[in-house]
Amino acid sequence: MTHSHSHEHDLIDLRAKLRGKDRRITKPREEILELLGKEDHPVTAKFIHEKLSGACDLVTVYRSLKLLESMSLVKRFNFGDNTARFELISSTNHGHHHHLICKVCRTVVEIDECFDPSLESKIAKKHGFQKVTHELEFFGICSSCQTT
Amino acid sequence: MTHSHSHEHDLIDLRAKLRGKDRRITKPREEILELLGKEDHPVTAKFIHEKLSGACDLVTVYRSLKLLESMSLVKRFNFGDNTARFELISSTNHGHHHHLICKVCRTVVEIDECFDPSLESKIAKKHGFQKVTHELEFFGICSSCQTT
DNA sequence: TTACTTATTGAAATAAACTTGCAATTAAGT
DNA sequence: ACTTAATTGCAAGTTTATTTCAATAAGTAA
Repeated sequence: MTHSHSHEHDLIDLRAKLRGKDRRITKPREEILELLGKEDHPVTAKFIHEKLSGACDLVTVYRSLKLLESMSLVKRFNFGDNTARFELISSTNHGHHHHLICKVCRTVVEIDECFDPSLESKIAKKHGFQKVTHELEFFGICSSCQTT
Repeated sequence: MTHSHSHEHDLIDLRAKLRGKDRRITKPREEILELLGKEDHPVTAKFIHEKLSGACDLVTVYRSLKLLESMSLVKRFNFGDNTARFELISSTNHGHHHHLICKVCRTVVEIDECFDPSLESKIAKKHGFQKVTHELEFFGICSSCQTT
């Protein structure tokens, strides 16, 4: 499946989810979604704004991302540097996944592996919590940054 | 083991680690460490500053926490709200652990369980990374906040 | 104790990420 | 095309955290 294909699907998804909700399909929202469809890793609002080079205001990027997140079209990640990063939740990507980040050069690797879900349900049950999810990121030193 | 006991140990640890490093044992550093020894969950710099009620400047809290973190006396956590939280790495607590946070009331539960370390080494090997660690936090709805 | 050296602090300024208020704009229904 | 209200842009404001620099105080040596 190509990027343009999945991107098209996401736009359809956007339109479908906006319809009949007193929400509007706007150029910034489409452009941000399109840009995210081309990125392989989570990106910051600032990065999106720069890539869109003035197509819309940075404030609109923040607002759009918040909306897209609330519509489950985009997922927010936190790599511990006080800057939110956003990734598209595409058709091929159910949203839940993790990352391996180089502590030196900040290179990001997408990780599909996860621990056994029984750990989560065990913890939920033990403490009487419902709807338990988790955020998990790995940090290390990539091969290029290892001072041999 | 009581809090005052472990707190005492941490102060000894602080003194030991500072000695002979061109670093000084100061009142703010001791007070922050002492306060952290009494807390059961990670707290923000702002919280520490308020609890210390003007004993030192907020800037000093930030600086001290950074120092204590670099000395492995304190661990920084990120609960996804763009605010760093700090917890003491005490004698009974090797530092690596996780939290279960209520998405509604922000109650925090300390979690000792973790997934099998083989997952981490597997990921490290697969992508050629070294010194791989992870940050893992659980989020859910606590029993008090569940609208039955 | 006193003097000396320099790490540390406080206060103000700065930086960076993000949010809010409001008038102007524009999407979408009629 | 007209109308209505969601959305945008711009400016201003928040929040979290860092930097600069003169004043202070910790550690050391006389």
